[in-house]
Amino acid sequence: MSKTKPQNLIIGLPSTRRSLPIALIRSREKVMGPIRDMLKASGITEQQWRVLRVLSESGPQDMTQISEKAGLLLPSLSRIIRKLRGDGFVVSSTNSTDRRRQAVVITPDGQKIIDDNLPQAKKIAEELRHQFGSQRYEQLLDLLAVLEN
Amino acid sequence: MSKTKPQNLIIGLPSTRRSLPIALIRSREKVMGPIRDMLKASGITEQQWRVLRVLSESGPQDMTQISEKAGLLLPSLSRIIRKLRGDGFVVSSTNSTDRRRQAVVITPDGQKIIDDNLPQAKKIAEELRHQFGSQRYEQLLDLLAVLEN
DNA sequence: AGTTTTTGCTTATCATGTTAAGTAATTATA
DNA sequence: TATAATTACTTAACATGATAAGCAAAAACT
Repeated sequence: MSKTKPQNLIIGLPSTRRSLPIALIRSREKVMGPIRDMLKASGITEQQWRVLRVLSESGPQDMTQISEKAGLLLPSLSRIIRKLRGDGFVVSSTNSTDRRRQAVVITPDGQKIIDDNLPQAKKIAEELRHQFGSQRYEQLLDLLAVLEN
Repeated sequence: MSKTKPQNLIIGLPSTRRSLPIALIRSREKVMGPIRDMLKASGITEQQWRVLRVLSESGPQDMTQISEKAGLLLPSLSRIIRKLRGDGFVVSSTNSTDRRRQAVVITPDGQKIIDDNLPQAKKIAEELRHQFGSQRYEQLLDLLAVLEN
């Protein structure tokens, strides 16, 4: 009698309106929209932006490390790095002790993209955080962190 | 003095470890993994599964309605429906009063895929819910719902 | 009625997601 | 030390994501 919302447990699967996968997709769309708009001017995609940010933030990395931090699968990353290398935003050099590995480094041109967009990215992130509520924002991140394990 | 976790507010953008877009991607991956494994046997993708579920759940729909409920953009849906139609899992018929619209209907073959997989899908969903915690599960869905607006 | 605008889609193009297979370099094992 | 795993990727193939353009039908407007 203390039920405050429908549960959908007896009926079966949650309706698409209450589906976690779809909710995650929609949320991602909502969050990334403004960032994609911002990046359009620089001619890079959301994923390329994430890669550049990882490299700018954490310094030279090999492919596996980047893929983990940026949330990209290696085949996708492989293509993205090829593109970024072609555009002169990163350079790679094979590791001397393990020639399977390559250290990817951001170039000044790549860093310029970060520098040009970071202020606005900051503003967008803060805007979202404010609009959504700081408290809930942290709560959501915590819940998602739990889900990942 | 009551801070229990780092805030990242002064420094700037959240590190990739505390990034909402990446957290959403990772979570989706975690949630969809088992479902994708299940569907592999039927030879359909996660998105095709969502489309069939919408049609099975809510009956005949036109493209726009399906795209909203399944969280798919119209260009993607257009391809998916073409594929599902080719495989005999759905049929379309142009609306008589508005010939721009087409009503998409699930066929018995399509319904069979739903029937064959629904029990296991149910089990997977309940498993996740149990593992994650019913309370947190609902809380997460609520937060995501807020974020979507 | 004739024209413009809007709507409901489809097509095109490029980038990424996803799985499987391939490859060269390293490591472990017999 | 020769060989069998393992690792760190890359390539291939197909499906979807995302933006822009196209197109016919319907609605709005003059």
